[in-house]
Amino acid sequence: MFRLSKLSDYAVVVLSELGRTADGAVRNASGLATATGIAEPTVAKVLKLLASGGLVTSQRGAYGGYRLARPLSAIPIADVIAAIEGPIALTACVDGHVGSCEVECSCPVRGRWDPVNSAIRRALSEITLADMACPAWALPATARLAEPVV
Amino acid sequence: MFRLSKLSDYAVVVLSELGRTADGAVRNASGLATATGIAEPTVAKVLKLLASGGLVTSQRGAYGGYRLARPLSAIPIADVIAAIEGPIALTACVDGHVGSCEVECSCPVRGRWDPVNSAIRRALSEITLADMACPAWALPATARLAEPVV
DNA sequence: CGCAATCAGGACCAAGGCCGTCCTGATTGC
DNA sequence: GCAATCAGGACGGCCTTGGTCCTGATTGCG
Repeated sequence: MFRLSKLSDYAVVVLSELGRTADGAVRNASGLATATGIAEPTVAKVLKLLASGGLVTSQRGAYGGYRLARPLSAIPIADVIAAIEGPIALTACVDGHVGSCEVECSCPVRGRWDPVNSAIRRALSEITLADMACPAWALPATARLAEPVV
Repeated sequence: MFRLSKLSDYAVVVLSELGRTADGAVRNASGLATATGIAEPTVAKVLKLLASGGLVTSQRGAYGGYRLARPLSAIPIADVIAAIEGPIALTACVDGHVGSCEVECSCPVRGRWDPVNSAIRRALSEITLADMACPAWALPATARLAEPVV
């Protein structure tokens, strides 16, 4: 099924919400949680991962919070996935664990996933968060919460 | 980590091995298992999935077996993944389960993963199993088993 | 200077999916 | 009729993931 982590999905939501913030202002975790409808501890976890990945910058202390390190149009989706899930690679054979593959000797595809990996990386690098934006986000968050877009 | 299923990895190995078979001949599951070094029940499972996906054709009964439905150069890696893991889609929101996302109403990215999904599908459709082939496979399987290519 | 708010980092547990195996039945050649 | 082989599904163990919580560090305010 090629499933993407749920955390990455949340990360896109949170980053998009952060993109709706005025320049220079910061948003704290609980505010972002209520704005997005995601549980607060989860939002906090996502924000920490994004901060350590350099996608957002944090301001500690009272009245602290987070802000985007770059505009949404400068954040390829590949960076988000890499920040949440680690390096983008399709198979377990390439993650540096030599010897972790028990059929290593006879595995004829050893290292042959590289072109596939790079193709995926390239595809994910060409799409930015701005490309995933939606015009409806110009509305205040409360309006979106009140009227489901089903 | 964007992890691909191990079964898909095995599928590529098995299909590549099948590609080394003379035209018209069939290979049974146990022979493919010894040639690839993968456990036989697992190979059988992979072959069944590939057969139902139309990538290999099966011959039942005594002296039966499997053969490729198309040459390796006509099998994009996307087909292999689709046969093993189902439709290629990154997020859980797009698999037709409306209502499965508990924050559906306020999820601003709803359906916005589509461009990402199609980009990945396109990337995976442009790489065939022949592109993942390795010259060393021209050697007999026993030679590869005897001399690890580490 | 003390306090409250906020982020940083990790530990922890439950749930679900995946992997590998096995069993039974259907089909085919000898 | 028998043996070989594929078809399809059931099942249990292991690992990853998701979500929560706790403790400590940092910063602004009164």
